[in-house]
Amino acid sequence: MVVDTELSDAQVDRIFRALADSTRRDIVTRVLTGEQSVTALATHYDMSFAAVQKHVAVLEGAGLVTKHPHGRERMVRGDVTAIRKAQVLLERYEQLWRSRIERLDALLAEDPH
Amino acid sequence: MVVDTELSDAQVDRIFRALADSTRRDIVTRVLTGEQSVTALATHYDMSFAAVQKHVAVLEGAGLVTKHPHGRERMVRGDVTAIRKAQVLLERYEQLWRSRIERLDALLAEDPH
DNA sequence: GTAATCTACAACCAAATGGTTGTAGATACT
DNA sequence: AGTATCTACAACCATTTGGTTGTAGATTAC
Repeated sequence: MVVDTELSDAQVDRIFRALADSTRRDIVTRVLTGEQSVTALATHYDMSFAAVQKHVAVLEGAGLVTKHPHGRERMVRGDVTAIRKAQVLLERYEQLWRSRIERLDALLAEDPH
Repeated sequence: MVVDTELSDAQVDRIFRALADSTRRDIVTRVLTGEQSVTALATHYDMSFAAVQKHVAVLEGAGLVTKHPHGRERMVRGDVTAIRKAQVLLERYEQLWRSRIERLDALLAEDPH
């Protein structure tokens, strides 16, 4: 499966920033399993409804969730696309690290003292 | 290879937060390829040495880099461990998403209208 | 129609973030 | 010895973040 890796710095910032909060990560886990209204989500946390609303907005801005109107409710649904993009970035870092290790190994192999 | 997945919320917060800044991500890419002194890193960015120093400190707090004294310099080296931990988390989210899709597929299969 | 529920959004506040400058300690150079 | 370089760290400042309360609009329930 091909993943679009053309991401602006600002977009990547938003994705990682959104994931840098345990409440938001918990919301992501919940809505990836099944969509939930904002009020339903809010019952799980020891904070105001408005605070949860803001967390959902941050996740939405990062593309980690989408909102779908259903009557007076707004159903929040997890979207795995942004998560994939973050994964691609991390794999790229891992690859850089591997290439360094390989170069170090090569150096040690060609110049044993 | 086994990766320790026992991460405190605060630790995960720090990892993602550290990655939520393009300057810091750029520092990570540089030091994963080969270690560099803080001053050497600072030459690449349009900000004060102290600012770069702070960014390195954030990365260090997240476990993404380590510092090694070498004379009067502090060599900054990339550490892929924290990156792996972040990957494990993202893979977990992806798995949740897959299970939802499977359940949806099962529902559609058993109840065709 | 009225009341209850869900959401949106503004205004406000404390704390954290990302930058600055300045000062001082270690180490290296001549 | 004296100077230049690299780092650490404090103090300060503007902006963002993560929370609050309060008000108002839309939809549902009775």
